[in-house]
Amino acid sequence: MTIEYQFKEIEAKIQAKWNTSNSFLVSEDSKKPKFYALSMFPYPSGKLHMGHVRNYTIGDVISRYKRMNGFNVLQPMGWDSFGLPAENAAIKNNIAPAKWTNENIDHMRSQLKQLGLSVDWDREISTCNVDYYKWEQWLFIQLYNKGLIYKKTSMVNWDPIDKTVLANEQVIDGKGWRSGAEVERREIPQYFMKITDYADELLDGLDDLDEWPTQVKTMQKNWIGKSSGCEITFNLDKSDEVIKVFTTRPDTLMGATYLAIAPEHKISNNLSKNKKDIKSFIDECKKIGVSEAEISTAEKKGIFSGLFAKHPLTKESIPVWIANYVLINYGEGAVMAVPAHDDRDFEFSKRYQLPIKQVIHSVDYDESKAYTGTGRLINSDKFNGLSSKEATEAISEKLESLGKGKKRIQFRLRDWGISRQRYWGCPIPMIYCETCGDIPVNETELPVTLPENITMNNSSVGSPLNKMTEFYSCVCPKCGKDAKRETDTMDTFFESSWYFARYACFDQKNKMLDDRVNYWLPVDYYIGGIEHAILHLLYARFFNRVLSDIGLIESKEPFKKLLTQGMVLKDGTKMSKSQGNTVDPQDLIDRYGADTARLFIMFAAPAEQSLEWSDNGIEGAHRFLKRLWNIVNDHIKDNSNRKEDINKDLDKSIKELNFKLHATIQKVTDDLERRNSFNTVISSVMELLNFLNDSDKKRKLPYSKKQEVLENILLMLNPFVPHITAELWTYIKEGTDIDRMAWPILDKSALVQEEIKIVVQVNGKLRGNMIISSDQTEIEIKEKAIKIDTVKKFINNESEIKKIIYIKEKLINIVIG
RNA sequence: GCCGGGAUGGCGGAACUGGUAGACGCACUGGAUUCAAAAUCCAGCGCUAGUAAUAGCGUGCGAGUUCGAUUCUCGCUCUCGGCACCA
Repeated sequence: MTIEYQFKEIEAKIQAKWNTSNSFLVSEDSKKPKFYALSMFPYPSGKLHMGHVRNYTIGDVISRYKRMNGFNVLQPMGWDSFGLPAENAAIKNNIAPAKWTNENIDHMRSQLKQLGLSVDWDREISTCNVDYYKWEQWLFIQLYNKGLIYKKTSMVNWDPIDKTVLANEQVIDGKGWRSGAEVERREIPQYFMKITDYADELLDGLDDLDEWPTQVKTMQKNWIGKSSGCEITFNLDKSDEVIKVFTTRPDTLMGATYLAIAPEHKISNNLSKNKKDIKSFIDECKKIGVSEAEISTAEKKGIFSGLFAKHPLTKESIPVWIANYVLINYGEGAVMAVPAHDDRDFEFSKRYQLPIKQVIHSVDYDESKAYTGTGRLINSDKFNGLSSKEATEAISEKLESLGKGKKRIQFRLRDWGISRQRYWGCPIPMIYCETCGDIPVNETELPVTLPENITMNNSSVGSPLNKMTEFYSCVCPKCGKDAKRETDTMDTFFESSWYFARYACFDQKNKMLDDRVNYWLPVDYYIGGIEHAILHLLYARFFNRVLSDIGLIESKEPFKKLLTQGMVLKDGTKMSKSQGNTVDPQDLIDRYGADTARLFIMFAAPAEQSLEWSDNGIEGAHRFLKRLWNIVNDHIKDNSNRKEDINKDLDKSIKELNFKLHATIQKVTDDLERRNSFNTVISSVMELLNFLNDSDKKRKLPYSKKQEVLENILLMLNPFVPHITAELWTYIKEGTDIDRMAWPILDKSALVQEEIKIVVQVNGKLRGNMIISSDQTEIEIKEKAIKIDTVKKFINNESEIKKIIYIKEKLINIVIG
């Protein structure tokens, strides 16, 4: 054993050993319980960042811990390798996206291996590989034929100079990021997946996910946004046309003073053909991006349409406005505006001096703002006096009887648009024929391979597929005439929605999935960034259900337990390439080793909270490992002059050490099993090591006792710092392998204490403490407490004592006054 | 704007079920060792007053519930994540 902790040599040696002995390759094994630990796979952006280190270390700690507990653990790794950054890099560096991506993968793979992850690398997958994405094309065709995928038009950001569609991220302050041109909204035909067919299932399924964080379930629930309400039909004056609105508050109908329709509403569109001012208003609205954040933060603006609608109950004419705050995607793309009881309508009414009519009573009603709560109805004719709930019912029924309304459920969730006007993605397997329309590619013709040998540069933005006749010209599978292949590719969320299943059958050449998925799925423990709380996790849940419904997967939900790790922030914001505030973990690994990097990232903050990056503290983690190295080293040297002298004094300190050891095992196990609290695991083990060191200094401990505690410390640290613990293990326990050792076992008898220290408070303030024995009665303890000197001086007279509260084996609070 | 988090010493954080606020670590200060430095080891370290014992104050802000609140309730502020084409 070397005197110094030579992490470089140790880590290389241990990793080589894992590699040659195939330590982490797994297969289905009916004799052991299975455990599928999965970290969200990385996008190969170039090099590892701290978020990756955090994510994969958490996953590896769990995997190693579970392995020590006798599970057959699968921990796979792969690459989410289609996506926009490859195209950006291609344009910037004049390199093909495929080449750029694969080079990044090679580099990042070697970095991940340096971290010492217990990954089954045989199962590595990359989504830009045709062996992977051909199954998406196959699935696309199945779902298209089932009607779960369909085509409709929808809005995109259009850059009029570059003549290309922009991602929301590429729109900066309403302008194209490259051209600087004002971006326009444009409507184009695209493919959609009917996720709304699964809205109820996805909502109800959340109830069964009892190992998911509540906030993630709440976010998903709100995102799906199931609400019951009423669809109300307003007839237009002097026209046969109607405007339908959806409202969750039919009780406020009598306060509706105008209607507001979206700029994209059919009626807005028709009006714009003849009215210049309306056309220019709608054009103005198109300059607001397509994202909901932009729409809802934009100043509320509108224009009177010139139309009036008849209120279905009062028969009054109310004006119809075109307003930029009405979302075309929700409900009917039109709202009945009740300014007195809706914030947005209120703001709009104030701006355009539209009438505000209060119809819900509230004791502290304030005319300067909307009252959005419920209450008794006023100013509502025969509905006066009803509660909001009663009125909702009564008004809905009245409307139904008039044929002007019906109760219905509305979801906020929209169908998932999966078409992308981009090159670096999975080609959508559709063909457009002038005679036959949209026809899926014949399954026997799959895969539709994405040509990889292309060039992208500054002078040719936009998808190169549009210019490649060899790619898009084809014949119609139905009639055989010349036809054009779809050049759009799929949303990259498509790839990440089923990769967890493919790991189980990574080498299956003939099918998308086989029976092995039912051994491994569902994923037992899924770890990934909180930023994926909604989209990725919802799409994956949706996909799992779809795959289940077509008989490919048995389980309904893909992820049994979820841990959403916090972001690694730098300068207070998300580390990202585009912001240029990334920290390269390679420096850490080179200077301190993987174990130090792993230990520090797990120690620095609770896994679920954001971690503001700072270089300080790394030294501390490294120092701890050096200390561990030195203590074990000293212990081994001690072996030669060992002597086991046990006297009475020593007996007591052994008891204390035993207590500390088993209290630590108990806490650490609970932290890992129940609390997902890794930082406290490390601090507990640090405490134990400090305690061992201190008691050994006070009074030399017997060799065997020290050996026992050190072994347990190494075992508990092994999931976090697997290299140094494996190396130390070979010295402390020659001839055995820590990778085959079991997790320490708790001895409850070590936790029994005869004497307990409790604290004494007077009126909730700490005034003293005392030692009690476990067999003392409550009355004895209380009597003893009021006699403590430091306590007595806060009690003038015992008659002042109102009561004494005793919390078992914790504290006494003497209440005076 | 809407949805979901977060806020505790100089810094990262601990306090799990309402019960000793500041574990563990960083930084800093003093000491040992050293020719010297690094490394290592030992000690101290919330704020205010005090030589000290000790006392008072203290968990973003303002209220409330309670014998007792970092923890529960209500109202705010700031901040982070998401908002459907970044992944």
